[in-house]
Amino acid sequence: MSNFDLEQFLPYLLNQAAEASSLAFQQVYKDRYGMLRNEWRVLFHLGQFGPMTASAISTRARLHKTKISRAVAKLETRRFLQRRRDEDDRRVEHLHLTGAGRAAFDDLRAVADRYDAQLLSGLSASDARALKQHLATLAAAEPGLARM
Amino acid sequence: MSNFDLEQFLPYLLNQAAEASSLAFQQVYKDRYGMLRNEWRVLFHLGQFGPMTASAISTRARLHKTKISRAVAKLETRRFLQRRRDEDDRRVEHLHLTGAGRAAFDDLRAVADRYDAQLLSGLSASDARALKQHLATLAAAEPGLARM
DNA sequence: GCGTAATAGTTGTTTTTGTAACTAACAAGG
DNA sequence: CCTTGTTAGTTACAAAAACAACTATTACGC
Repeated sequence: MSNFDLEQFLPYLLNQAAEASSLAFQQVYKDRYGMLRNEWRVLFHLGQFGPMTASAISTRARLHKTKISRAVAKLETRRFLQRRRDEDDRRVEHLHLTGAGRAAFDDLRAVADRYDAQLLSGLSASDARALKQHLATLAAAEPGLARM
Repeated sequence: MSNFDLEQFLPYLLNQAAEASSLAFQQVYKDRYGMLRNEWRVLFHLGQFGPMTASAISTRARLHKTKISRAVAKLETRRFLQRRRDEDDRRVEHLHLTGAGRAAFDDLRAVADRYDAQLLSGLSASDARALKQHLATLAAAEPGLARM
């Protein structure tokens, strides 16, 4: 007999925590800017790392290129970003935020910053650091589960 | 100027960790039993908590009832569970695993158990406990973000 | 009882996602 | 140059999720 507990199973716990903690923030970017999850993510990548290509975002965010493509298209029609074709390699487009995009990013980043603090308010600074460190490790790991 | 970092934003980190850690396990229940996420969740609830109603699963798993309904329908056609109409309240149906359902659960539970151990192999027992405790707290919290 | 509301669960319709196939541009070997 | 392969990004179609409307049954107020 195993003492396995679904609600202590890490992937399950992570999903529950991720969903619960995403809800309130989602409300904000959806209500204020009509954005979806992938759009917000692209916006934040451009806001934080400056102009980059769709591929670069794809790699960094671990998002499939079709998701990026659609998110970029929507952000473009809403005038949050613009594309600039690379002159040397004409397959590539560099994406950069417009004024409106930057404004939305600044607004949402401030919300995210406060929200993050709120979520961690029950933890000591060192506990919070440790938690994020563990999560980053899990996020970075190539899963792979050896023949189970 | 804020020192906000997207990759340190808790909801983002949680999502990245959840997705990465779910991948390998998803491969198993998909490949072996053709199940989707909601189906293994329902299977695990019935396996772990015994017969229960769709509503009870909905509440406990925080899954919308339409997701439960469709997952149950699929698990039923694949003979992993059966329904039993409640005699006192004929709206209610009690769901219970069949032999095949129990077997699938036992198999997947064993995989999950080993996988969980593998995911946590880099942490001390007390760190692992603390991590799960924090995640459970986050998962349980009613988000709510006060006017940001 | 009778009308209204609430609960259990399903079904239909619209969005969003996933997967694969596609175009276009560059790179490398001969 | 020309074939073959690779990379950047889009588009088309199938699968799944979200959301709203629906049926059936029970509970409640009067």
